[in-house]
Amino acid sequence: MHQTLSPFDISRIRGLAPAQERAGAEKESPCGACSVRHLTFCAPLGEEELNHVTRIVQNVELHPGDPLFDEGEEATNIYSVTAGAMKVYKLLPDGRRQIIGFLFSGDFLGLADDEVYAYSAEAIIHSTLCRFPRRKLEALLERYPRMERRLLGMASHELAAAQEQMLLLGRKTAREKIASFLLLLGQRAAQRGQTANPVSVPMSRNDIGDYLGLTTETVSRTFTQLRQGKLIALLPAGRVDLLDVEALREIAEGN
Amino acid sequence: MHQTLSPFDISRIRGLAPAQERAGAEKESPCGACSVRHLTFCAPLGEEELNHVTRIVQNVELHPGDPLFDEGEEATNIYSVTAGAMKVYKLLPDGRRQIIGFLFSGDFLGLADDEVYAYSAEAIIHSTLCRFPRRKLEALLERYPRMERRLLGMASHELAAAQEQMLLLGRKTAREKIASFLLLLGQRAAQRGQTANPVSVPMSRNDIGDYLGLTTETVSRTFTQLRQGKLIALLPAGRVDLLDVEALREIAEGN
DNA sequence: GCGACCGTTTGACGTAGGTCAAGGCCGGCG
DNA sequence: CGCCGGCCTTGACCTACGTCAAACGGTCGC
Repeated sequence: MHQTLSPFDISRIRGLAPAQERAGAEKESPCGACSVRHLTFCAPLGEEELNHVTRIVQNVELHPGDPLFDEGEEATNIYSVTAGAMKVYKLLPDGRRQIIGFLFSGDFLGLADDEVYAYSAEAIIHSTLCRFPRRKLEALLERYPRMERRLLGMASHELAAAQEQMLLLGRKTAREKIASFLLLLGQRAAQRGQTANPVSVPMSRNDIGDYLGLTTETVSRTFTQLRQGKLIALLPAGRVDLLDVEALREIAEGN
Repeated sequence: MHQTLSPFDISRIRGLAPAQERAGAEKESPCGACSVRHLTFCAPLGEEELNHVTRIVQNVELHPGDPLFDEGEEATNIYSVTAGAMKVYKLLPDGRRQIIGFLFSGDFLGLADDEVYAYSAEAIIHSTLCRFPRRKLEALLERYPRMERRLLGMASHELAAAQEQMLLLGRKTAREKIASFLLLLGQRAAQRGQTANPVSVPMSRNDIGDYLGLTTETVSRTFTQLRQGKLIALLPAGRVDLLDVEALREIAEGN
């Protein structure tokens, strides 16, 4: 089930690493403080409170294909991605897989309304995360209720994204799905301060398929179809040049 | 775009009304207090606080096909369904529709992370709702931060449901989708204290299709296929008897 | 530097579910 | 009371996408 390290992914890591290391270096701590600051963005804490929060976090480092946790496991931690890319997915007993989302630096995962994780999480490329023990986080929430507002905002945001994805999965064609996906990746990269146009696509065709409700082959075929239509260009190291963003947007919206 | 009152729906309203009127009568207020109590369930407020919250709510009454709000409209209110059934959906420009969810008494809608609603909402059957002006609710959250935990819990719960729905939309067959849907309706009815086995299905085949990423025809065909396999029986007034829940569960999980 | 492995691409073909069209059913209204 | 307009059902047919299979190409280990 676990993907082994692939040459293709390695090349992508090299391609991505500089920008992300730089992003990480701008924060003074290797891990905690930046995530904590992120978590409390909308509700700045005092210095003492910040230290209190920072103290409970730990670093996690994952290589491509490494699992972080599995669906059904006891949800003991919440994580924040500080660098790299993760995928979270659900499985059916016969192995069919639906990727629920891809996570990049700044994203959180592990928020469960139950006592167990509702999905599995795995690294796509070399990634570092920040671990918050759930128990301790809950105690902190009790103490600093403003953090709850921040979590609520993140959950609402994720919910809206999930609803948009439902529209995609239920009602869009393969072509529309791929166009939407590429634009989404670009948009999210821009939010992270990365380059949005030659967009970095670090995940495999298979992963893309499992995210969009398609097969590897259909994803591949649709990419070549868009390439032949001069809408995109496939660059080395898993980058995709969006040659005609406006046309892609038209396609993505179903026109 | 708005559905007009259909005879079929009328019959269902009559079927549903008694139970729901009773449920409403158990609370002392026609509207506010029960919703407020619901909202603060995990963080009980004192009498004075409760009154404070109750004061800001208003009743809304909708008939089948009545819109509550549209996607893109300024999100000025948050609602709680006190009786009836609503559908919330997103549209593509060409009219393709994805129903994001069905809401029953006790459910909330209108939580938007943006300033505008991310979806449209419409009544399926005669429904009553409780309106919370968003501005005032935000002021209350500032004052009673425990309510935020409740909202966070609801958002997390919805998120988990949305993720389950993504798995359904992306990876399940028509048969599996319908089986999952019927079981879900039953489960949700049970949570509301209604009968879970002859489950009430107040929405049209078309709505079910738009919820499951299918067409009316496929929904209909799949129902008859399940009926012929003695897994369900179609009762009058839009009720469905789940004759073999265990088999349905097997199908829903993809076995 | 060569072979093997994986992911990707491409092709030929199959099928689940969509489309189009025609009846059937039922409640409401004239 | 009988027509009318929804929705639902069923049938015949079509197609987008899945399946199966083969070839390709980059990377890494040897």
